[in-house]
Formats: sequence, C-alpha cells, structure tokens
Amino acid sequence: MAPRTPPDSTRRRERSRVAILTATRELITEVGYARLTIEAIAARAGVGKQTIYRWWSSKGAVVFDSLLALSESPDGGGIALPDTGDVEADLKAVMRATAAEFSDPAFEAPIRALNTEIINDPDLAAAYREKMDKPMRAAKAERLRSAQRAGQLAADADVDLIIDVLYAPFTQRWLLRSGPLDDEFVDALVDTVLRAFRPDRG
Amino acid sequence: MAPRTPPDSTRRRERSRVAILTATRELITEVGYARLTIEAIAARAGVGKQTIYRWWSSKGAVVFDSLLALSESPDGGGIALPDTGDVEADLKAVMRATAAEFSDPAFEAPIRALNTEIINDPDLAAAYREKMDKPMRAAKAERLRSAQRAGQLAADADVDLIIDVLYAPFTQRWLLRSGPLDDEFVDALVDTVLRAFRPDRG
Amino acid sequence: MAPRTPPDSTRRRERSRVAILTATRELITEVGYARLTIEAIAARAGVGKQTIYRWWSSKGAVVFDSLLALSESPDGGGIALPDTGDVEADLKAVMRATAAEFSDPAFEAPIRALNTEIINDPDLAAAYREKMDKPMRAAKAERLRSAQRAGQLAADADVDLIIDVLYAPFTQRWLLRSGPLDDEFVDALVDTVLRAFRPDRG
Amino acid sequence: MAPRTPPDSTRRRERSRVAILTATRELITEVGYARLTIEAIAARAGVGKQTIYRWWSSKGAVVFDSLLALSESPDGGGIALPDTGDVEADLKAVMRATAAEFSDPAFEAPIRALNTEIINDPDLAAAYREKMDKPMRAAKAERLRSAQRAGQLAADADVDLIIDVLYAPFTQRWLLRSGPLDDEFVDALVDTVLRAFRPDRG
DNA sequence: GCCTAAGCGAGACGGTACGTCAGGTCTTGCA
DNA sequence: TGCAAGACCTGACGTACCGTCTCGCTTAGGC
Repeated sequence: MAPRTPPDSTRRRERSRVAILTATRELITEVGYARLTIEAIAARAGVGKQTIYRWWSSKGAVVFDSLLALSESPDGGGIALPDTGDVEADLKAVMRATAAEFSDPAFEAPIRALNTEIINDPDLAAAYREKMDKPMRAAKAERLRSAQRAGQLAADADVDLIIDVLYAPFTQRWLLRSGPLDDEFVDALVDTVLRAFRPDRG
Repeated sequence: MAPRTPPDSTRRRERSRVAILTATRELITEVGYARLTIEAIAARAGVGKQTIYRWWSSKGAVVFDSLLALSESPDGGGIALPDTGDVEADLKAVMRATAAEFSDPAFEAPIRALNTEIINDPDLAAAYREKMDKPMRAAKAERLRSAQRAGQLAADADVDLIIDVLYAPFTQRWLLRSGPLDDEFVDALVDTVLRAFRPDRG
Repeated sequence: MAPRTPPDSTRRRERSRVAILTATRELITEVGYARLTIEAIAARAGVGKQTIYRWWSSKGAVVFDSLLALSESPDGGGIALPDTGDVEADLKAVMRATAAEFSDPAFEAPIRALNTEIINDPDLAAAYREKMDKPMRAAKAERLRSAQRAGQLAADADVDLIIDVLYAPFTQRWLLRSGPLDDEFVDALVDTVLRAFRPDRG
Repeated sequence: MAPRTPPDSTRRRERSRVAILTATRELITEVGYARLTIEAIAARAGVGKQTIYRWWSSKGAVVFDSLLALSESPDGGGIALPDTGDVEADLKAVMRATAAEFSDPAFEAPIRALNTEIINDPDLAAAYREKMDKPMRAAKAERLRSAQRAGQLAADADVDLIIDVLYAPFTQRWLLRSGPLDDEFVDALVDTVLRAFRPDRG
C-alpha cells in the first residue's frame, strides 16, 4: 500500500527518496517484477535497506510509488482527452495510441508489475483506484459527457459502464496476451459501445 | 508453463501427482499465493521436493495444474451453458452464478493466484488460454450462436467480441476490487451487449 | 583452511562465534564427524547458516577452529613438559598421559575428525602445523634440548627427528587401531629413541 | 568394510564388478575422495546403483576393494623386499622407492582416500590390516629377520617395533605434508633404527 | 532347448543437506 | 543524530546424492 506515516517527515532525505524510486523503476524494466528485490533497490540507490523499510511498508508500495511518480503529469495539472467533436474518431485515436504505448517494452514490465501487486493487495488496489485510475477515468468521463451533450451518446448512458466496456476487454487482452491490440480490435470495441449507447431515435 | 516434458511418464507415481496438486490447492486457500512455497507443498504432500521439480518447471506451473484439475469436469465431457430459449435471462443467470462463485473464499485465492502467474508468464498464459479459457469460451460461444439462430442476436455478430465485452469488465472489476459484482452490474453488461448486437430490424 | 579473510571483523558478533565453535565440538562428540552438518551446527548454536559461511570457508575450517579453541591454553601462555632431570622417566610419563587422553571418548571423535580433514586439505594441514603442531613440538623440543644439555642425549641429535620417531608410531597405532597404546608400547618407543640417540661414550 | 555376504555369488556379473572398481579408482584420482559419489560411480560404470548396494555396504567398502585390487600382485604370490646382504642399503633403497611412488599423483589421491576411510571405520581398518598391511609387513619383517640372522640387527629386537619406527614417521610426514620425503629424511630414519637396534658388541 | 527366477540397467521416489539469496531487524561508525 | 553499510537470524530456494523401490530386459540353470 501507500507510504507509512513517516516518523518525522521533515528529516526525510529527498535525495534518497528519489534515488529509491528511480532505482525501482530501472530495475523493474531490467530484471522484471518477479526478480526485483529490496536489496537490489537499496544497492542501486546507494541507500541502506532500513531507509526503504522506514518509509514503505512493502515491496508493492515502493513499486506503486515509483510508477505513480511516472504517471503524474509533471506540471501538476490534469489530463484531458482530445475533443474534435467526433467521439468515434477521438476514442479510436486515443485507444490506438494507448495500444502503441502498451507495446513499448519500457512500459510493459512496470504495468504488469503494478497489476500483479494490485490483484493481491486490497490496500494497494484502493491506492491505485484513487491515485491512478480516478484521474484517467475522470478524463475519459469528461470526453464521454461531451459526446452526450453533442447528442452522439444517449443522455442517460452510464458513463462508468461505457468506460468499463471500452477498456476492460482491451486491458484484459493485453494482460493475458490473448490477441493483438490492433486497429481492428480497437475499432470493434468503439463501434460496439457506440451502437449500445447511441441516442434514442426519438 | 504447464508440465515439463517428462523424463519418462510411465514411471510416474500417480499417487504423488495427486497429493501434490491437492496440497497446492489447500495451501493456496490457507496461506494465500504469495506465501505458498514449494517446500510446504512437498511437506504437505509427503513428497520430496525433487519430485515436484521433476515434473513441473515452476511454482506457477504447479498452481496452474492444481486449478486445472479443479476446473475439468470429472466425467471428461464438455461444459454447456443453459439454453431456455431466452438469451437475456440465460446470460444474466449464468453471470450471477459466476459472481456468486467468485465471492466464495475457496475460489478467490486460487483464481487470484492463477491470474498473478499468468500476467507474468507468457507460457503459462498460453496454457491457460488453451486448457481453461478455450473450453469455457466454447461453451459461451455455443450459447451465443444458438441465440443468433433464434434471431436474438445479429447473425453477423462477432461471438468472440461479445464474450470479451461481456466478461472482461466483470473479471476486471473483481480483480481490481473496483466495485461489487451485483445483479445490477451484471444486468447492465448483458443489456449493453444485447443492445449493441441486436439483430437488424428487417 | 582456517577463517576466511573476514569482511570486517570489527562487526563480528563474538557471542555467535563462540556458540558455533561450542556447538561444533558438542556435535562431533555426539554424532561423529561424518554425520556432522553445517545445518545442525547452525541450529544448535542458534545462528543462521550464512553466519557460518561468512566466517569459515568449509566444514573442516570450523572443526579446526573449534578444536583449536580447546587446545589453546586459557592463560595464553605456552606449554611445557615436566623436567625432573630424568628424560626417560619424563618422556614415559608424558606419553602415558597422552595415551590416557586418547582413550577418552570425548577426545577421540574430534581428533579423528581433525585428522580426516587435514589429510585431504593442504591449507588446513598448514594451519594445523602452524597453530597446533608447532607449539606442541616446541615444548617437546625444549625438553629434549634440556636432556642434551644434561648429557642424556647426543648433543648433535636432530631434535625434530627424535620427536617424529617418538610420536609418529604412537599416533599411527591409535589412528589405525593397529594395537593398544599401553605402557609396554610407550616404553619401547622411548627406549628405542634413547638407545638411538644416546651420547657418545667419551 | 569388505563385501556383504552375497545373495548368490554365482550369478554375479563379473563385468559389472570390474567396471565398478575401475570407475571408482578413476573417479578418486579425478575428483578426489570427498567428491566421490555412488551415483557417479554407477553412471561411469554403466551400472544401476542397486548393483553397487547389493554387493558393498558402504562407499568406503567400494573404495577399499578398488584399491585392494590395485595392491594385490596379479600372480597371486607374495611380495618380497630385496636382500643384497646389506640391510642399510636395502632399506634405504626400498624407502626411497616408496617415497617416489608417493609423489605420483595417481597414487596420492587413492591412498589419502583409503586413510580417510580407515581412520573413521574400525571394520575397514581391520580389513586394511588383514588384507593390505599384513602382507607388506610380512615382507618387511622377513627382510629384517634376515638382517638379524646376518648379525646386522640385535637378535632380540622386536621386528614389529622396528617397522613402526621406520615407516610411521615416513607415512605421517606424507599424510600431514609436514616435510619432503627426501633421501636425507629416509636415510636419517634408517640410521636411527640401525643405531637403536644394533647387535650387542658381545 | 525352454522356463523362470535372479541379477541387472535404469531411474523415480521420499529424504537430508547443501550453499545461496533475500527478507526484515538490529548495530556500528561516519558525516 | 540520521543514514550507509552490512552483520545477523530466518526461511526458502533449486540442486546433489542418499539408500530404497519398482520397472522391464537379459541371462544363466534346473528341468
């Protein structure tokens, strides 16, 4: 889960914190999550093991924080999906871009690591939903609500459900490697959703 | 992945094989996947560690086989979804039943364990798709094709896509604990799919 | 051979060191050298196996050190043979005492263990000569030189040779169990030596 | 110790017996006694492990037999030391030759192995004395008795004691590597013995 | 000359111990 | 006095061998 309450956070050495998170990210990509060890992180970061245990409660917590640092936009602002007015085109474009990202080996290892932790640790799962999923979901929801206002989606459609139906099959296929995340698949998902939630032909 | 190529499987002691798989299943439910060790399995099964390493290549492979043994129907026959003629009712019933199963603590730990392994081990993932996912998918596909013949689903609908859209959000919600698998959610998924793939109106 | 070059011996826990050596001595007498295991030593000493491997390079090295601790005189001083002025009587008395020691089961097992290791490990043999044999030999040599000064042994006799001729048959008979270490045997050895190295008659 | 009582020695396969003893000798020279394993012997000899356990009771017994085969003179006859009439010269020559043999690496490993076993196994020690030491000792004794008859050694000298005093320091120096088995050392031993046991100057 | 029980090769098996790796805690000494 | 360094106890790893136990297959001996 997320960081322990620190004993006295004013004394915390920022330099060490950053070194630990950086080392963690590097090691995940290099050796994979299964072979990631606290000792290796400490060694790479030039830090005593105790310093890690002092601030994080588990390996999963360190991994989570290290990836959180990655996902947070540096300027502190929120994220937004493109909005050209054409929801179909926008969704397809965004999902194709995401598919491309997922093919990047540098992303693959960390994301699988994160999922491994989240599946088995409810606290971490909660932290994930709050810190990582919520902002992403908010951005997607915003774009969908815009589509509703534009009459491209039924006004009473459950936006969260749409996001689930759109992204869960996508993520699952990638995690289980049950098929390619190609354009055909992405398009089929978007088409399905648009058909299911098209506005009434009042 | 699944079993190593055995040195000479005719000499294999069936009694040990079963004891190992049983012990594995018991231990997963008792201590959880993360704390499952080969040593504990061997001890519980009354077996030398080498006997495990001789026939399985990794902890994941043992876990996989132990769950495979569970999922296989004892009579060797295939599985089939109920078919009352009403696809909506049937799908909702089946998914509600699955939701109930997933709430059973005896299932929860093993299935999470399995997913943890599969995400990180491509070979295991392939074995999973072949041995566990494929038969389930076939049963679901059969029911959906029956619905197509009955004119309840578009004849040209991609059955695999339907299954993905139906089950991926369901599984993901359970894995990430992002919400309850209640009737409302299940019904919403089925409704979405039926709307998206309803047959053309003449 | 004897201790590894220690990583940083100032950090070493003296309590563990002593516990290991004590446990080793106890176990040798209890189960014999052949059945002595590092795991048992660690368990008996209440110590991690790694702590043994960190400071000793082999089972033989531990055994050696454990016996070395025994043989070292607690006051740190040297050893000396009795000197009554009668070399024949003194040598016979000392060797009879040694014979008695060798019959003590508490000495038997460790000394056989030590010899087993030394025969097969040149490094250990060197350590043995330096740390255990040399001090004993010095004491014996001193007594013999005293006899030379007293005119009881030839002044030009090779003291080292005398020690070999005196003790090697004694040790060999005990190791190979080819006969009893009785007074008769001891006396015969001393007599032989005194005859071979008696001073020239004017 | 020596062979078990065989279940039915007529059925015994001579080919396997020889292969086992040969493999044992080879492996001792190659990897040393400590790393010699029954499994390796069986593999090298192309023999099932059971065949070894059927005929020998311990690793030591196999090693012993394999070396016994070496030491036995092929013609079944006894051994004899040279007798030129000059006991001093003969003894020095024989011991120098033995010293040379002991320097041969092909002899070194097996002899050390044998000693290792004998020190710790009383049964094996008895077998050693009976089968290997006794014949050698008989030959030496014979030569010494000849010297007594020739008036070169005291008639009442204890021949066994002479052999001990002559050979024990020699063997010990080699086993413990406490010095070279050079001519000087050998000559000193022989001189010592001849001085100690010279006939009375009637 | 066939039959049959043994010895045999092979190697799986339940175990024990190996030597190593990492976990999480505790201690030391430098900065 | 906070932290790097790392020793420590613990426990699991995956491997090597142990000695026992089937398996089929020769293979010699008694019929």
